[in-house]
Amino acid sequence: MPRLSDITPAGRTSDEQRRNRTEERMTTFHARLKERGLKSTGQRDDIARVFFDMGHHISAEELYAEVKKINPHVGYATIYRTLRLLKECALLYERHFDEGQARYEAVGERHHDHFICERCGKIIEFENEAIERMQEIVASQLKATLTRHKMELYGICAECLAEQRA
Amino acid sequence: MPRLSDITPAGRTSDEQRRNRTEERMTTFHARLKERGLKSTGQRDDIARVFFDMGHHISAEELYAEVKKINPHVGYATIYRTLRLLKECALLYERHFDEGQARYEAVGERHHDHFICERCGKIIEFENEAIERMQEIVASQLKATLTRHKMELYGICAECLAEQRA
DNA sequence: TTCCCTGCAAAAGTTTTGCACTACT
DNA sequence: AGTAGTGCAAAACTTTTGCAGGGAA
Repeated sequence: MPRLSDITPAGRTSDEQRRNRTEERMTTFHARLKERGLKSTGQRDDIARVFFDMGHHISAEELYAEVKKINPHVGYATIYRTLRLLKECALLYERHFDEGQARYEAVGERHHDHFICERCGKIIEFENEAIERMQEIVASQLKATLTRHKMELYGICAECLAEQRA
Repeated sequence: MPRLSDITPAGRTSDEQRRNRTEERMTTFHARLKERGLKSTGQRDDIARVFFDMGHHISAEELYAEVKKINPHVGYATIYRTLRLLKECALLYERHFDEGQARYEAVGERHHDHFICERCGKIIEFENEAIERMQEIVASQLKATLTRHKMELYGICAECLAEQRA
């Protein structure tokens, strides 16, 4: 039986699973657009599909570069406008780690928090149920409702530590 | 006996205590400058003193406005340069909540985390020992060393909830 | 007297917006 | 056809930097 404090490194999924999930999300995206009387367009689809497929912690700049490969005609403005749209459709989270630029992550991953290596910049995801529960308790003691939370650990990752000792 | 999950709202200190602490910090600041062969100047003192005295979660803009009242001659560049200097002297933390601009906080407060009200923008500080401990455990399971961490809860605060029900 | 520090203005980096044109529905 | 969406360029906003002059040690 896992102990309370056990962490679960967020698991890798197979390529096929990932593609399926991307398509699910695209369907949801189209539905949300329709609900709001907004249009599906080639650019929105390209951007959203690349975003859903690329993985987490993407910056606008990285997304732009990747979308350009598929559709070189797309402008930065459309990237940002589509990111905002996805946020309004509750399909992405915007995160600000300790850097200048925002990073984006698809909603509907299992909840996880982040460890950010200060040496190599790697972002490791982990889950810890006990912390999740504790956060709910804190919110209830503040008599506040909790809509979301964020926990980030900063430090030096195992690999960088090993390298340092070598 | 307090339960593990008990939170401690970060306490208020009296004006006198605050002023004393500001002066302590100014002394430390001067010492750190001297160590590094850097100079104390009127602007640095004005900025640092206002910063230490103002409280937490200050943006560069707010600090600039406040310093201007005392010393209207100070430029934005000096604000930023002094903030960077205070950071290098390990006297301030830079934080990025979910906004565009950075916010700054003096080092040496008791450690606390933040609840941010999504309605009124208020930032409530709290402490929770159990969460702190849990974070150490997570880090050790990742075989990583932890230098700092950040936990933020987002939601609607008690006051806003009350107002909403009224 | 020597450098460090400062203010100003310009630059840099990220994100948003105005506008004329395009293309969904 | 009508309206929302797009690309481009310019603007906005936050933060950094170059440079010439000023001030602490």
